Amino acid sequence: MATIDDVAKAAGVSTSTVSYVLSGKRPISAPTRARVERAIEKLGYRPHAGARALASSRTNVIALMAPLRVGVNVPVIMQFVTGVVTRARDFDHDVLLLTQDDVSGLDRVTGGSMVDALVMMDIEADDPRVPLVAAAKQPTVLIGLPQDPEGLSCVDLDFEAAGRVAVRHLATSGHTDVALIGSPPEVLQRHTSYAERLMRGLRNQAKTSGVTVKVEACDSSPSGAATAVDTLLATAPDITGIIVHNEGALPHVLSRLAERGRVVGTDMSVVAVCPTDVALSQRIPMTSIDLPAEDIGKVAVDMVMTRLEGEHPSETRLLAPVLTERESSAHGPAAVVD
Amino acid sequence: MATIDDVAKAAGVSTSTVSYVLSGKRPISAPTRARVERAIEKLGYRPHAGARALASSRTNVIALMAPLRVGVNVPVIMQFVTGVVTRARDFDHDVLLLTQDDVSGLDRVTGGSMVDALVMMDIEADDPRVPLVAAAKQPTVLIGLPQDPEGLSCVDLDFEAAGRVAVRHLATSGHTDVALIGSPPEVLQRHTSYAERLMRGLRNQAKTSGVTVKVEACDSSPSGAATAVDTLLATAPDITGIIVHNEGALPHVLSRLAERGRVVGTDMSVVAVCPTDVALSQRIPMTSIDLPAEDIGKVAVDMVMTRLEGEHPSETRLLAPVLTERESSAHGPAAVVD
DNA sequence: TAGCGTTGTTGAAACGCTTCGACGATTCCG
DNA sequence: CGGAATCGTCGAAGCGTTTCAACAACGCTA
Repeated sequence: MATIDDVAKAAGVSTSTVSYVLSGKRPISAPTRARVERAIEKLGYRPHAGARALASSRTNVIALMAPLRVGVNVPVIMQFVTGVVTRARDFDHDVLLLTQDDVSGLDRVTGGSMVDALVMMDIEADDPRVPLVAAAKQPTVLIGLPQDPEGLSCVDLDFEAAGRVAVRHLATSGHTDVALIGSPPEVLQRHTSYAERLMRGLRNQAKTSGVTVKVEACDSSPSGAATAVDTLLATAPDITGIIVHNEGALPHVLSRLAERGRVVGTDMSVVAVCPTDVALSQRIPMTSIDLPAEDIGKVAVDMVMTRLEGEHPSETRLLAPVLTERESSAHGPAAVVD
Repeated sequence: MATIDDVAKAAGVSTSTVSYVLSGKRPISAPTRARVERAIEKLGYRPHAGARALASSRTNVIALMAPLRVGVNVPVIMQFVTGVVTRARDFDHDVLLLTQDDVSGLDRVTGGSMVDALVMMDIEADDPRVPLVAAAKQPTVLIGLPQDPEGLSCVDLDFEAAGRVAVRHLATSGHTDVALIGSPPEVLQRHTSYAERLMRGLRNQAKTSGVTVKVEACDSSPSGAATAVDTLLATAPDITGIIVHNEGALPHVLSRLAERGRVVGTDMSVVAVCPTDVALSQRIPMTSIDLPAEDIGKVAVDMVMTRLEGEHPSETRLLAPVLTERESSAHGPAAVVD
């Protein structure tokens, strides 16, 4: 492999000049620049990442810690990852992928200066990783909201607002008894904050709008979904609106409702909280509050980069929920029909 | 951050001794080792990855190029990724994630010596990336089979054998007319080799077993699946066995069959080619040929590591298909019932 | 015309690690 | 008991960049 010295020699300039051509940190005259660039081209020169990292203390790599266990949210996770990776490339950075359970990896990549910054997904209310990365010298952005961010930046969908929007949508179209089919029990037990935030919004708005709301945890399996639907139908037969916040269970919930003779979009309104493409690939197009996973990933990277260049303070950004009406929701019993 | 020199000073030894303690490349006496380790511990020392890479020309990072576009195989891709990442950790390596379309990334990470080796997924028959990585100094393992591997190692499920196994299973249980519901048309147009290999096996075995086989491409959407099923039922009404090789379409195919009054597992046998967890999360447990995505990812890493340590020749490994009978397949019309 | 600020370029000192050759101290063998 | 092989440790030379201080050449201003 050609080195920067080879390039310098070929272009008839000093090593540092080549470096400055590459980095743009000092003015270089047009002819010199041209000679250097031609030499680079001719030799097929690529700066050695390790040498660069050593000299500049910058790796141009960010770490992304993602929950890779197979399970529930796979497509959603994928979208986060896609957002992070593509946006990172816009900033000329690459992404080192860490698995959620590789907690020691945090130490490894930060302590070993393998990365310039971190993005961590799927943050729990009391996440043990937060203090770890808070102590690192690299800036970190959390996707999700821990109880105590310890000075780290956070980004997420505003689930509390999403809960409110969902209930308000159902309430204003005449539903008086609604339910939430939510995350699997283990997610709730982990105190993943988004589930709790959604419920808070839900309940507050229910009070405000004067509707009842019943909450049912739900396993993502077909049988889990069936159980949840059956329980709901049995214990709260007056329900005419369901909010589903569980991508995995969504198709099975719809199947079960059909099996139980409920026509979604007619005598049962369903609002999903999920990515748009998931909402659209159900048996009927779902009214949904978009979970803009890819965007959130991109915003996370934007925030990381901001912190990387200058001493900006940490911030928390909650993206406003957007509800799109499609065919799965309709007027409820109390609707004023004109 | 503490450096190796700090550790050496604290332990009262030379720098190189510390290095040898860390790498184990030279014998170190027990007491010396102990002193060094204590110093490392006390100072919280972590070797600087860049410096290490520079001096040793080893990064302990491998690149993984994965198709991150949202779409069909998301869960499968995820399993590949999981397999690669976890197995890489077993070898003390981290994973740099590249997106499929970031072709220039190949040059960047190889030329810049950011990684020791590459793993590339979703290889097409005539993949433009293959010559690129074949020219790189880092070893590469392909997940999938290009027409010309150009000296690279490959690993994949033996789809040709899978085709044979699937047909043989149906044939021996008395089915005489079977069909394949396969990948989306765009996948076929890309000449993704697995689709073609599956079909080859299918057709050969059909000839051998004396059964007819009809092939239908299939979009992964609900409507795509419905169309495929309808076409099949219309143009080949005698079919009693279907092989589905399309994770995304599978649930919709089953739904449509149900809507069309076919009882899967009774008057229609269905064999899926997909990961086991997908087979199990359908409306009924599917007879399936496992697509062991995570295993394939692990094997890919094993092969990478083999090539990294010594001059082993390149190899191609095709994993033998395993068919597991569950509730979606049964005896066909020609079965000899005793 | 002396002095000054620009502009463009250079040389050399880091950056933190690995590894090779060397060397004193032991142990081994005949 | 002398020489050879082995063991454990060290010093120093890289690895390929970035970046800082310095400086030559130039046009300006006063």
